[in-house]
Amino acid sequence: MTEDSTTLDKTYNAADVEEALYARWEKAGEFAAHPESKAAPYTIMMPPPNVTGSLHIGHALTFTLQDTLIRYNRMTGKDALWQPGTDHAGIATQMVVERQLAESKGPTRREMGREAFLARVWSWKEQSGGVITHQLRRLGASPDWKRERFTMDEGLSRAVTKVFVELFRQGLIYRDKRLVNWDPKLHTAISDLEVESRDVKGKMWYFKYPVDGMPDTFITVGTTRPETMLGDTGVAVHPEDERYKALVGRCVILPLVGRKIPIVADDYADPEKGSGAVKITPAHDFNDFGVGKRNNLAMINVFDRDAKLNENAPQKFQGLDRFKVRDMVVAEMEALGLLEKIEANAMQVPYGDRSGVVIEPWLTDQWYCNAEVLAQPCIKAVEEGRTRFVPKNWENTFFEWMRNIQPWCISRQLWWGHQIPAWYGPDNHPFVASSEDEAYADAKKHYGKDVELRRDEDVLDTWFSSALWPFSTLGWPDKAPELARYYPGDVLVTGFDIIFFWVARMMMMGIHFMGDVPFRDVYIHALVRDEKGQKMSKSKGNVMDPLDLCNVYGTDAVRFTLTAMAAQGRDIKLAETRIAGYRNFITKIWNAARFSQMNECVIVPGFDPKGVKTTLNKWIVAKTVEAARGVAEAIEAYRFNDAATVMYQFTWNIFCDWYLEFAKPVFSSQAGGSDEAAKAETRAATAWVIDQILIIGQPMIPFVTETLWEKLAEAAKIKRAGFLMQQPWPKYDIKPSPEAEAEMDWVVDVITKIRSVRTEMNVPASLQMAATLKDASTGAKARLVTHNALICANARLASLKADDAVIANAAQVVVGEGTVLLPLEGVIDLSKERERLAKEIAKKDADIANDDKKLTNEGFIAKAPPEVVDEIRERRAGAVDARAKMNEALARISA
RNA sequence: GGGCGGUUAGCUCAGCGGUAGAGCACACGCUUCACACGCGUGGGGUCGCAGGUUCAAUCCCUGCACCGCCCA
Repeated sequence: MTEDSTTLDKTYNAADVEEALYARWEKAGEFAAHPESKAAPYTIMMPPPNVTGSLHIGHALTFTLQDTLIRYNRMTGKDALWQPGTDHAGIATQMVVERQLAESKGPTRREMGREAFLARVWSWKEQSGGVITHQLRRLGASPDWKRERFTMDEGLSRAVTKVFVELFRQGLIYRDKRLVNWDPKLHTAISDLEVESRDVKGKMWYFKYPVDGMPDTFITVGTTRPETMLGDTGVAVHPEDERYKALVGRCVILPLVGRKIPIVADDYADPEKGSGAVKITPAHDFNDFGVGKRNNLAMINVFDRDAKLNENAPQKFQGLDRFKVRDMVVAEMEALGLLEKIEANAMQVPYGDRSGVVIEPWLTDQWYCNAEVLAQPCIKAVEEGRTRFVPKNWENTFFEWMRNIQPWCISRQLWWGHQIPAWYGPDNHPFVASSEDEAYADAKKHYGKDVELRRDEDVLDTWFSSALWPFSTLGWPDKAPELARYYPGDVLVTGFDIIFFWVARMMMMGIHFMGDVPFRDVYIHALVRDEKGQKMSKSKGNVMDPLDLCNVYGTDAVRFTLTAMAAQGRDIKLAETRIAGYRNFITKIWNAARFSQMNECVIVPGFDPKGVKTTLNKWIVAKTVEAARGVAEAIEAYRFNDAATVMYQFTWNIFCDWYLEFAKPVFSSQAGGSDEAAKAETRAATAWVIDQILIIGQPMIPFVTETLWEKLAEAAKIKRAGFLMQQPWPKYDIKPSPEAEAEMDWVVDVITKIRSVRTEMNVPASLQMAATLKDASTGAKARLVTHNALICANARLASLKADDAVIANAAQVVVGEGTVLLPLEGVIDLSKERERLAKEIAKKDADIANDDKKLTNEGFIAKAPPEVVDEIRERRAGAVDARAKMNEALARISA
């Protein structure tokens, strides 16, 4: 189509360039950090996605923002390290592989045995582990891939062992028997954070327990979980409850079981609720556990790991599922006449966030981390501002959780993960050590002889290893130079949903082992929802695949949309129309470049924007400087939406809509004279501004900008010094130009007003008339001369000359310092023009009255800042002047 | 129950003490020599409700209503 192979096509085709361009960046080492350099470091630790996961829209948001920060800081001359990697994601990954085994009717993991199963998981990791990192590349993310880490890498695993051993020796990790959240499907303990409570319409059953030694006397207890009664070891009443005072100290006979259990007084019983008496099952309820401990009640565990009834329950229930037993217990109690009533009861039921089954509080031995101790210096660090949350309100959420933190259960009954470095002797005495040899040595010392040791089968919570991410990836515990250089990081970018899971724990481990916070800023971004504000989920069918969107609209459009919508403190409701809108913006940039190319706007080596002569060019240079500064300030303040807005408005609404339109008459002017100099300068300035747009846009929209950077140079036969992404962020030594701005504002105002009147008076677009400027001030006359071609071209006039003569059939446009008369013989309807002017005058009247209200208010004059008063006085004067001109204009056409 | 956030144009959202903004959508007009993924012009808002502070409130304070999220 094009005559010249270097001429740009009409539209930008993202799909044609993105992958190849990315590969070239990566191959050229553009993403690499340079620990040997003298530049100040800038570090972002990438939150490691699940190794077997795939990219969702939330990833697209978080990685776009991080990439924008990294690319921007790289351009400002910092030695930027964006540390990438993936997480082994213990439960999630193990579940996937187990599901595969089940689907292929293969052996279960227990049938396979630990070694074979782990080999299987590793091979799955090898096979699918590259998916997400490949997808990150499609998104344009620019981390230092050569430094990619995996949480189960040798080095990172060593870090895990060292941390575990040290914390154990410091007494901050310990083994304890207490209730855990047990997942009966996955057969593992999970932490509080992995439990989600769901609202459920349940029931409250009221059972009558016969009091021992008092025939026909019963005590009624309410329960939402009848099956747990088989493990009851007490009944609690409030110490002040008169109804039951006499019964405290006696026992009840537990129906169906026959066990004699005591009635105890405990504050936990709420006299206002139900009967005021509660059954106590210490082995299966977190509250009851506390009551049981306080009152020395027995702890009877009646469930097995599948949450089926075990040998501690009466024989007929053994081996049956908890929910089956629930029905049986209720039926039997009813048959015995011990079921008093059933009420509907709204309640919350705990579910495992991975398995989706009801979680069972279960009494087991687990490893715990004393989070309370580790949390204290983190709280202090945030209080003192050594780590800063952006937006700040998340600090409250952080404090709230950290100040009420519970022991962190860190052991998981899984195989995929870091196996706990603990070995047990014959008497179950634990030996925690860095290696098996060390454990054996310790054991020999302890027992005075060689003994057989058994390694703890369990692995650590996935978040235990990710908590070390900010330093384990840098080489810790070895003394790597990177540690000193890149720790602490500058900012951590993440969603609020993992403040507790991850942010808080990185702070605990970072402060404890590195002696300093792991990052200075924590930028918490929004969650991406669908356009109706609903969470995206596969079951709802409303997920948007970021890569599909990239394929349709181009990666830059997707990135720019997410950036533009990333306002602080608000969730993002993403509508596809927005992406299409920003795709159009990308095309607009493309076409601006195409226009400049067609008009032979070529970068002039040594072009100095400070030295431009024409008002037009002074103006656009000043505007460009302003835009670049605006983008930089916004990115540095994490106001990504502002950065996008500045970029968008400058490029489209200033550069394309006005400057390029103004440049057209300059480019098409006849050869010869001073015009030739102006033409050359405008060409050079246009090329320069486009370059600046590419530079400041690069962090947000790297593909189209880099592509244009190359293509423009190629067409102009210019050699660029390297990729756009390594260009220095511009530092202009250019002052604002208020005179040029005022002058161009006037030109814009004149054009806009003439266009407006033309449309309102239904003047055909093709009609070009010879207009005059009546009562023009000296300044206006000068401007008219300078910008005559621009005004005529853009307002579609044949000519515009200063002339005080009255024209009979004219539309009259009041502008600053004059009135434009548009002769419209045969086109204009004078009555309509009178109406129009009257309306404008009325508008001015209203404005002036509004200002007068203020200016006649003594309080306002006395108390408002003088500059505000002056501003309103000036505004009023301007309006009065304009109104006078309008009145004159109206008088001229009123017979 | 506790905490946090939201309520601004038809939709999605900025703004957060000095006469209300954007994108999309809508209406009208444009084959204006980069772009119809475009150009121009326009309509559309008592800034959730009620009080208070202030010369001045969409913006600050109090209360209420509704919506959402987190934690019990």
